Amino acid sequence: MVVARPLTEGELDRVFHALADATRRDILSRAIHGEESVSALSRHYSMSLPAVQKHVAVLERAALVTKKRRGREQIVHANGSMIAKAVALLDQYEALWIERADRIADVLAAADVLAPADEGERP
Amino acid sequence: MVVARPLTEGELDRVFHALADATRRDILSRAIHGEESVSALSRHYSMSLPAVQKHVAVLERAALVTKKRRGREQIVHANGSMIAKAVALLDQYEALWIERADRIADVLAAADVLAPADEGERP
DNA sequence: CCTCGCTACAACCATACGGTTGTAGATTAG
DNA sequence: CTAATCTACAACCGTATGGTTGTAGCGAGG
Repeated sequence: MVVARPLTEGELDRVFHALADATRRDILSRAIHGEESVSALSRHYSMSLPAVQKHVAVLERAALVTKKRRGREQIVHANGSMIAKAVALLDQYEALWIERADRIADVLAAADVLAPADEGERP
Repeated sequence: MVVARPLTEGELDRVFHALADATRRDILSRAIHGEESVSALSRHYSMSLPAVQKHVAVLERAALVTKKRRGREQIVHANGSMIAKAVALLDQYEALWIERADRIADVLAAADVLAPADEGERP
């Protein structure tokens, strides 16, 4: 399995910033399920079309989404690989956390076993 | 295994916004690896201590991190469960994407089977 | 052609963000 | 007690964000 190039800091900034808004997450979700035009998307929300355009642009800058012309419409497509990369990063955080939790558990278990009188730190 | 309560929209906003900054991601990473005080953290970055305090506060509002007093220091701890929940959401997006990709692949495969004329792939 | 619908883009506004400095409250060290 | 350290919080500043309205460019249809 080919390991995807990890995201740069700037790309991560853009991806997480794009995800930090409920409207944009909803747009992403709709883009995943089916393909809608920008104006079709805008009809789902109680805000102006340009506002939705901007949200789509934010998702596009984060490469979570791409636009493709179809006639006079601009269809919004989701980009699964970018989502996968964000997942990969968060998985790393989680893995580190779990590893650390295990390490601490080990230390505590060892301390419990060794646990004689005092608390000596070995050089 | 108990399934954790999914995050509310507001919580997601805060989590992803917190992750949308390289400094905060670094602080989170350090909090996962070991436990450092706020001022200790601030020494890693070329910005003032109050700036780092604010970053920690953002992580804290997102519940990615908690602070616990130890003497006159405020130690920053990572909160693994919150990271896990963010992972869960992104996994959902990814799963939906993969499912949809499979569905499309099925449709295309069916079209291929129905297309009698030429280029037949034998099952 | 002309018109209509979808899109794009600029200008503007209020608010939030990320940083700074400065002041003040706790807590440990001496 | 005094001094030093860590923290908290307020005020301020420049810039970015998220929304609006208005204008203009394309593409399809009559």
